Amino acid sequence: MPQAVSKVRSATADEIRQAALEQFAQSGYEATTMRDIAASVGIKAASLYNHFDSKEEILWDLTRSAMRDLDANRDDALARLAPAAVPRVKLAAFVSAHVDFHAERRHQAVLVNSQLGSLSQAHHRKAVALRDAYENSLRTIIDAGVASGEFTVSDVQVATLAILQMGTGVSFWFRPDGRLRIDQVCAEYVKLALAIVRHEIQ
Amino acid sequence: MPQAVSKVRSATADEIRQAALEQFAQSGYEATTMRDIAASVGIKAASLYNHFDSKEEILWDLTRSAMRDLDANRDDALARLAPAAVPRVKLAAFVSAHVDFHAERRHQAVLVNSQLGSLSQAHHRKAVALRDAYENSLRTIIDAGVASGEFTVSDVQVATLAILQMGTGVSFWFRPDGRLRIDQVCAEYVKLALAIVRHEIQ
DNA sequence: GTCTATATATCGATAGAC
DNA sequence: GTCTATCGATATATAGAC
Repeated sequence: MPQAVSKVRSATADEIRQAALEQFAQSGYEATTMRDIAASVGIKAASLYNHFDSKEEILWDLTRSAMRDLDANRDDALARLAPAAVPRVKLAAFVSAHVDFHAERRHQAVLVNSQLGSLSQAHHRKAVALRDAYENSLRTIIDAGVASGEFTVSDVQVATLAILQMGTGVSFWFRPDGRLRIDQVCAEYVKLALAIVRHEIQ
Repeated sequence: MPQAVSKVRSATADEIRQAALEQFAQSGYEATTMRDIAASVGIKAASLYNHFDSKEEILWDLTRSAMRDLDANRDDALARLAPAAVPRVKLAAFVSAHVDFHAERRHQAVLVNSQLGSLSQAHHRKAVALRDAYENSLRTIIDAGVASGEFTVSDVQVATLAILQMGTGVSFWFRPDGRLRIDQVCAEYVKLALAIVRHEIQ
């Protein structure tokens, strides 16, 4: 196995990523300073530039990783299904994975859902393309359910966005010590998604 | 009628509000400078301080107004109903008003949904209280529908947040020149909300 | 109520010693 | 790879002339 090509695979770089992720998600990119990030890691701001070329590069590194993780999370969930799984099963797996990610990895989720506007123009375009592809993968499932007569949806695009956005919202209120466990939250949202596509339950 | 008490009711102050609202919503509070706002109005940054004491005061003014408008928008919609309207009718009116606001006044909506964290601690607390009250007013409607047997909801809190958040999301994608008119979007979301509370349609 | 000028602070980023 | 020192730009906000 070839060694990682970049300096950014050091242990310190990972500490920087973790600190930056938490603060970007909590306070926002613009309100977070390089000095803030450095202090969390226990170094000075100038030392950050031994690991990343700029503040924006840290944001892009985190954003790209988060979106790749989100894709991988969905792919894993769908890959566990039988190849011929019906749309109802695929939709349930997608929504459960989506909600689980937004509850379990809320810093990454919040970053992707509120800090894309701070990226450079070039990076912003790439991020939006990834987001559109993710949205499309859900729409494809709903389309299949409509085509098979399993789902009844008056507007596929609105249903797609509604299901995604209600799940995305979980990252803003879920707390591990709250009333509902993650698996209960996922199960609730699966029910709501199936209701939205008018899948007759039971 | 007594005259408005504050200097902040001048025409220039209103221009400042409009410019700040657009830029805070589009670029974020931290990324927007007083020079940016002033330039939009056609004055210098120092002149802004003849109308507002600080940048944060502008944000709070806009936030408070937006949340009051959101409340008034809901109150107007509910007041138009018969006093004895059933929960289904109240829910439909709430969701329609909620979505209409988030489509029609997207700058205000985006501000309330993404810039509260930039408020001072005292103002942030007040904003969160207003947001909680708004959320509660929807939960009360759903509770009534569950109590009357009209709705079937396995978790009222999750259903409340899901309905609010999918409607809130409209402010991020709706465009006046898009495929769907506002009234069509509202009608779609009313259907989705009724499906979520398992109200049997037709 | 607007302006110019400026105070004061802090930002991202760099230079160079160790 | 870390540090101290600092650069140059820019932030919010104020002072005072007009």
